[in-house]
Amino acid sequence: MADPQPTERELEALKVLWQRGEATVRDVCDEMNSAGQDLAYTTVLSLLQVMEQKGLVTHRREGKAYVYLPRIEREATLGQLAAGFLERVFDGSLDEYLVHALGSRNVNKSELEQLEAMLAKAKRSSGRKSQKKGDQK
Amino acid sequence: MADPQPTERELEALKVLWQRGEATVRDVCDEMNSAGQDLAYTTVLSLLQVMEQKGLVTHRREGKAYVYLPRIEREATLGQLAAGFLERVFDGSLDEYLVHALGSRNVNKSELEQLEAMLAKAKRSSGRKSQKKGDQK
DNA sequence: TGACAACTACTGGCCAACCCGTAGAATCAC
DNA sequence: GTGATTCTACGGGTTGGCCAGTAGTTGTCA
Repeated sequence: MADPQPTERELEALKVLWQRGEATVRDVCDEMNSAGQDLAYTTVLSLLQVMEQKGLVTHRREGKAYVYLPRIEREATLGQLAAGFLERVFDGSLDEYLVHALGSRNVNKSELEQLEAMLAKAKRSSGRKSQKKGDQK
Repeated sequence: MADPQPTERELEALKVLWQRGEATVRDVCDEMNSAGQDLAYTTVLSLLQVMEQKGLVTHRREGKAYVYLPRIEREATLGQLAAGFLERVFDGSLDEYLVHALGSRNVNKSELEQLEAMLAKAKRSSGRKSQKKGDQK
């Protein structure tokens, strides 16, 4: 019963919840629709109900309406999605992943510098970790 | 009629074709099954037929069997997949993309250095390009 | 209290992806 | 030719994701 990954639509709803902490169906619906979509209210409700069944969100009653909260963490979820994609598409090859990400659109210099800084940081922390143990969980 | 992206299964078949240049249904089937799956021959055949309808592959007759060839390029396809994923999941934020990719599994030092080299190269070429024009196709 | 507005529960439809079996055609071995 | 083998064509079934309407519930307000 490996925690089910959210589908694309579900991820959009989750983004709203992550950003606001919690939100009513109405909130989620409005936000998603203001982002270019046009979903019926009941559609979003259904979506959230399914998500609850999957364990992705919870809800609590407030007045007559439900307030939904995310039950999974943003960072962990995005990490798992990235890892899965990396594995499925690039067979786990990080450099292929990066080269196609870079090639996929124009990247400006400051962005590149930010990426470099990130790598440097990862390098330092990885160096520290692998000093005593070659592996990590 | 924006070129349809391959599904996950289709991508697996494409990987076989990209690697071998061309392959019979039997080849693709065997290769996919040796990679941990267990698909019936006719399943793979159906898959390839659907893919042909989508324009992802072509075939030519050879004896009584069909030999399938990829019709889309590996690099372009992977690039589009990466771009789509980047957009859908990370709203186009390259650094979020990278940080989650790095965090998704253990990365050793030499790998990091390779990534750095890649970034440096991208930086040089981007610098050259954006010197005259801020944009590119 | 009664009407109305907003909400939730339930159900069904649609479609793409996926999987495979059966029937028939082509080929090969003898 | 005849039988066995291997292939393709075709059709069907299943599942999950997505979308939304209808019915019923709850709260509000005059």
